Amino acid sequence: MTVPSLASSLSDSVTDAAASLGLADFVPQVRRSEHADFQADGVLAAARALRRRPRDIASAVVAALPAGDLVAAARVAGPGFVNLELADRALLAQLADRLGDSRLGVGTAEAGVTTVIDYSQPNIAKEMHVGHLRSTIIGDALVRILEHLGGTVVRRNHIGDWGTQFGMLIQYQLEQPEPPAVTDTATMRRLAALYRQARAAFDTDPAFAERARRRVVALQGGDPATLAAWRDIVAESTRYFTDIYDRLGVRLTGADAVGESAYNAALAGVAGELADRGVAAVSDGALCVFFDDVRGPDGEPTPLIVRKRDGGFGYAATDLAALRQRVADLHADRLLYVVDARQALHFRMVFDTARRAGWLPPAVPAVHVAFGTVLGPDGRPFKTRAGDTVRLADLLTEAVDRARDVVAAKNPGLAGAALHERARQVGIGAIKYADLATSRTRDYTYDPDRMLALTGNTGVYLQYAHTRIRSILSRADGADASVDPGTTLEPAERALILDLDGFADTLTEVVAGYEPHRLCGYLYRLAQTFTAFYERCPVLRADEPVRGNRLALCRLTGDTLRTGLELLGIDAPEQL
RNA sequence: GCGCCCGUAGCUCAGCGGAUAGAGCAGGGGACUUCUAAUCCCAAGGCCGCAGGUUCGAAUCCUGCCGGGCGCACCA
Repeated sequence: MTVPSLASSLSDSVTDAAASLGLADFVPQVRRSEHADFQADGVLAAARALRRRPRDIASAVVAALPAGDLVAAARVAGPGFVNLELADRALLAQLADRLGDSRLGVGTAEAGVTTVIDYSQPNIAKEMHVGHLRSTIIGDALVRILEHLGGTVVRRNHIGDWGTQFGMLIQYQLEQPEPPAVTDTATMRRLAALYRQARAAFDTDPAFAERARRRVVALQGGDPATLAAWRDIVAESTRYFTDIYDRLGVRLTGADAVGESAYNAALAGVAGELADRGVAAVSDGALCVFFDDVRGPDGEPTPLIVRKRDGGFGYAATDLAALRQRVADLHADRLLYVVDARQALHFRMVFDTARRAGWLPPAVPAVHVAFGTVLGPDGRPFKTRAGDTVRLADLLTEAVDRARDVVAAKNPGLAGAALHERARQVGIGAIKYADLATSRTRDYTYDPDRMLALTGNTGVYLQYAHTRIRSILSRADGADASVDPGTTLEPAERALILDLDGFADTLTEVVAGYEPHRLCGYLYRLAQTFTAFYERCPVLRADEPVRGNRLALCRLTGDTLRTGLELLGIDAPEQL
């Protein structure tokens, strides 16, 4: 059952007070304050319109606040701020309410909403790199959060499994057969090496380039032997991706992978409809969509090219076909694309084209959830085509290895499979948290030391806070964490309840901007607040009823941290 | 040339209309017979790129500069 946050209840109270005074234009903004539990802002803005003194209005609002158990004290401060102190009893009641709900009182705002989210998007026969990592991790977190809020989420892994590069790849493989590798990782390395060699041959050997081009025609024409070779390559790569996703603990499966090739049959129809509706027109032999404000360096309009001069289809056509299918067949109420920010113009053109074509109704938002480019140590973007990237598989291995060293040092009793599992949870958690914790639009420099750090504002800090709580609760030996609302709260306890109460509102903010880093910030703050409580307020040694209340605080904090971490895709083990 | 993103502590980043701008890391000083020190406390560290504007109030919104990154016709 949904538990309204204290902030929203206060907002209602202040709004009611303002309404009773006839201040209809006054929209209070209630937020946490360093001067009180909460402050209500907006009086100063309203004062001017009403031609009244701000402090007078604030005083009137304070006087008109509905009588109830919530507010213990309200006073005017500064030029016209309203400071609000809540009653301990109300805070404890809120704690009990959240604790009494299996979902911690979080509502289901996404119920009935279908989101189709496109993320990860690795390329067949290429190693995944840190850019794919970002898309995968951010996308996975958004999926989990939307689903937690009751939404229906359709995951789409738009794999790069089609295109002219497969001609050279297949041709090269046929000409230079190699024995199949034993493991998936080794297979992937073989394929990636094959890709680089094929590329080199294509660029330097005109005869090979010609054979490769003919192979593309054979592939597109459905030649059985060529198709079989293509399927083998796709299958090998897919096994590698699945292995990575399993190690990451990401909820992407083969069923979510709908590659570019899946839309081949629809491309001609897409082009035809665009032409029929006058959205696209032939220019210089290519079927193009033009935009008033998109021009190149020469001042000439830059089109979205749906069909190339040679009759082939580019990725614009594929994206349009996929979009149309997601709205028409999957009944998407919202489309998300977790893709590198460099694709911004492309998505703008695709969305605009789809709107014009009528495939994307006004009520269906399409959002490019852009993330910053991952830069190398030299400040340059990581190259994907040169093959000069950090292998994702190696990064994961290193993260787990480092975590294992730290875990083993701190917890010498751990060994074998248990140690490995703990190391995996910590190491993968470190990578995910590092990627999720900063705002996604910003570019960042790839730095394994920072990404894999295990001190400070990191995933392990949150995991550690969680284990301390679990330790207390297990030592409490099943004692009842029942809330006695009649006690007086310590400052550290009040701060903790106030932070805990912000969980649901934080999730709302995350969805509003598709910004998982806000959840990271919230959880880190919560863990810090808990640690302050932990330092100052003994739990097990306290007397009843304080002991029970503190156990309740521990329980709700632990549940909130665990839930929050899970929504980020990070495990919250019982012990480190 | 046009467009998008970004300039906040030495470094990496939060904060995106509210009161005195916050964390982490690095560096300095402290705290483990205690519910796990993967932690905590203290001190130090800032023309919030620059200049105008809007506002009672701007790191936050608008405009213009400066600096950096990225993108802009048949690769994805």
